[in-house]
Amino acid sequence: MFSFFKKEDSKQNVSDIDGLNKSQRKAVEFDGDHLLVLAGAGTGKTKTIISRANYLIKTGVAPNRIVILTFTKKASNEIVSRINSDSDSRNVSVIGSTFHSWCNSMISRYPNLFGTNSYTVIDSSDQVSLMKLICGNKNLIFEKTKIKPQKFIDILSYARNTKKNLTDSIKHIVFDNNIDEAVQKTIDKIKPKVEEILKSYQKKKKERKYLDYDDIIVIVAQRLNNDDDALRRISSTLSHLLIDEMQDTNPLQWDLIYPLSKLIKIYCVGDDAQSIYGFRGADFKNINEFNERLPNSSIIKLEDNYRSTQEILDVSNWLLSKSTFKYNKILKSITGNGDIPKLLGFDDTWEESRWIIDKVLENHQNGLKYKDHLVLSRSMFYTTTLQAVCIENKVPFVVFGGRSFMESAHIRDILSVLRIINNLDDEIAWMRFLTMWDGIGEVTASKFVETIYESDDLKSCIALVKNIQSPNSHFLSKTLNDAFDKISSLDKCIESIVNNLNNQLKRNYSEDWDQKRKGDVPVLISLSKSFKSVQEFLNEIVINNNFGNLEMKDGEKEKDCLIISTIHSAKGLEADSCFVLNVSPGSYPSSYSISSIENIEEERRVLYVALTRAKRKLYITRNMNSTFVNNNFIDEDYTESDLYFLHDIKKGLIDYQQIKASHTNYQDNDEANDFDESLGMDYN
DNA sequence: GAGTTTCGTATTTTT
DNA sequence: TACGAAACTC
Repeated sequence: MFSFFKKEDSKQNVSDIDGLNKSQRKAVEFDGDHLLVLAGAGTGKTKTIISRANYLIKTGVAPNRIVILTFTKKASNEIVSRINSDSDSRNVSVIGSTFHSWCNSMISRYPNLFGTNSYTVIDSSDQVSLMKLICGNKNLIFEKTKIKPQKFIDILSYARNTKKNLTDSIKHIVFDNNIDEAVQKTIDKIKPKVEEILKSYQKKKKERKYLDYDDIIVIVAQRLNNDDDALRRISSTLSHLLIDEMQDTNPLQWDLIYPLSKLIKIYCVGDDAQSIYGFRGADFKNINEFNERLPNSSIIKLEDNYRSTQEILDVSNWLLSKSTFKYNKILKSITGNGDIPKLLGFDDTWEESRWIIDKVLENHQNGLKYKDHLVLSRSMFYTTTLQAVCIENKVPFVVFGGRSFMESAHIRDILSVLRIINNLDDEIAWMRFLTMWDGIGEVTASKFVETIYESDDLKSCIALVKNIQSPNSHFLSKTLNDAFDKISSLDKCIESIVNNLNNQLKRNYSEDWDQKRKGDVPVLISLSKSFKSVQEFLNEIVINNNFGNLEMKDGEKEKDCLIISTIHSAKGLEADSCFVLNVSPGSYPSSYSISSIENIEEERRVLYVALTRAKRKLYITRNMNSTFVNNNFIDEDYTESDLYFLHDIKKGLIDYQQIKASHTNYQDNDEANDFDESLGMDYN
C-alpha cells in the first residue's frame, strides 16, 4: 500500500530476531483460546497483528484459514500487504476484509444459507432515497417534532447496531438523550408512527432485493446465532479470527464474533482510549467485558510507545488525565525526548493554513519528505482552505476521508444502468436512469416504475421504455439494450453505456463534464476489470466505497505527498510532523456534541488519537475567530475545561505562540503572549 | 409536469 | 459555502 504507512521499526528494543519486545512477543506467541491485546497508541498494535498472522502461518496454520477483520478497507489492505511482503513466496494469502465485506462474501458464497440469490447492496444515500419514497418526500411532523427521512434511517441503524429498543433509539437520535417529561410524552406518541414507517422501509427493501450496510451484518449474525449447522459450516473454513480496532466494534458486530468464538480462536487488538466511533454504536464493553464474555480468554497489555517523543506523550497523557473516565493508561516513550509540542494561535484559517504550508515547505527544503507531514482535522470541511493553499503553493497532497467516488452524481448515473440490468426491481436505479433524460421528471418516472414492476425480464421492460415520451426516447432503450448485449464483459459494457449517455451527461453537467467528470470513466472501467459478475462489482464497490485502491495500481503509490486526513480516517497513521487543525473553543469538543458528557469524552478521545499520531513534532493550531463557536447548548454543569480541552493546559507541556497576521495590517494582540494566564479563551 | 432560479439554512465522524 | 427546498417560468 502507500509507503508512508510503513512503520519504522528500527528503533525497537530488540529482544529477539523478530524485533518484538517482551509483551509483544507474549502476545504474538499466545497459545490459549482467545486473547485481547490492549495496546495504547503507538505501542505496535498493527505490528503485533501482523506478527501474529505470520507466527500462526509458521506454526502450520493455512493462511486462508486466518481472517483479519478491520474497520476500513485501507487498514485491511495495509495489513494484508505487509503480511504478504513478509513472506512473498506464499501462494495463498490470509483473508483481510472489513466486517461488511467479509459478511458480504459469506452471503454471496452461501446464498442458500441466507436466502439471497440476487441482491443489491445500497449505500447511505440510496437508503435515504428509499426512505423518501416511503415518507412521500416530505418531512414528517409529529407533535412539533420534525423528522427527516435521514433521521428515520439513523434511528433504525442505531437500534440495529446497538441492539437498543425503538424508544431508546428515538431518544438518542432525535432528542440527543435530552429527556424531560414532555419529551417522553412526545416519544410515546410518535413511536407507533415511527415504527410503522420503519417497517415499511424494511418491507420495501425486501421487495426490491436491497440489502443496506446493516443488513449485511445482521443477516450473517442472525444465522450464526440461530443455526448451528450454518455456524459449523462457516467456521469450518477458518481457524483464527483476528480483529483490529476492537474498541470501535459495536454490539451488532459482537453478535457476529461471539458465536464464532465457540469454534474458532478470537484474537482482538484495541485501545479504549481510541474509541471514536460511538456515533456508529461502538461500545467499549466489547473490550472492558472481554474476559467475562469469553471463557478461557486472556488479556495482554502493551504500554511501551515506539512512535512519539516523551513530550508528545506528556500532552496526550495530560489530556486523558483530565477526563472523568479512567483510562488507566500512561504511555511511556521508548524513543526518548524531543521538542515541546507547539500551540499556535492564528487570526483566521488562511493564516493558519499558510503558516502550516510554509512550515512544510521549509522542512521539505531541509530534506524531509512531504509525506513525513500529516495534517489532521476534525472534519473534511475544515481542510478546504488548506487544500487551496496547497494548490497555490504547488504542494502535492492526498486527502483521506470525505467524498467518495461512488457518491459523485455522474458515477451513479452510469452505474444505474448496470444496476437495472442486475436487478430489475431496483427502483432507485430506475428513477435515477429515467430522470437524467431531458423531459422526464419524477412524476413520469415513478408512473413508469410502477408498470415495470409487473414485468420480469429486461426485454419487456425495454419495450415499455420505448413508450416514454422524451426527445431522446430511442436512446433510452438503446442504452439498456447495448449494455445488456455486452454484459459478459464489464469494461466493454460500461464503455457502451458511457457512449450512449455521453450527450445527455454533457448537457446535465455542462460546466465540468468534459474537463473533470469524464476523466472518471477510465477509472471506473479499469476498476471493473477485476470483477467477474455485475453483482459482485456493484456490491463490492458500494461496500468498499472508495477507489483509493485504484490510484495505487496506477503507480501513484510512491508519490511524495502531504497527507491531509480526518482524524477518523487517520487511525493507524503516523508521521514525523503532525499538524492538528483548528483546536479552538467550539471545535474540541465540537459544539454539536456537548449535549452529553459521553459525547464530550468521545471528542476528547478524537483529539487524543490526533495528538498521538506525531512522532517527533507536534503542532496544534487554533484560531479564535472560528465560525464553529456556538454556545447554544452550554450547560451550567460543565466546567470550562469540559467545554474546551486546552482550557487549562500548563505552560511546561506546550509552547504557546500567537502568530501575528502577516497579510493584514492590524496588530493589537497585546494579550496574545500573556502566557501566565490560562490558555483558554472566553466564549464571548 | 419539467426545468430553472433564488433563497435560506445549517455546517462531524464511516461501512 | 454548499446544498436543499420552495417559488417561479415554460
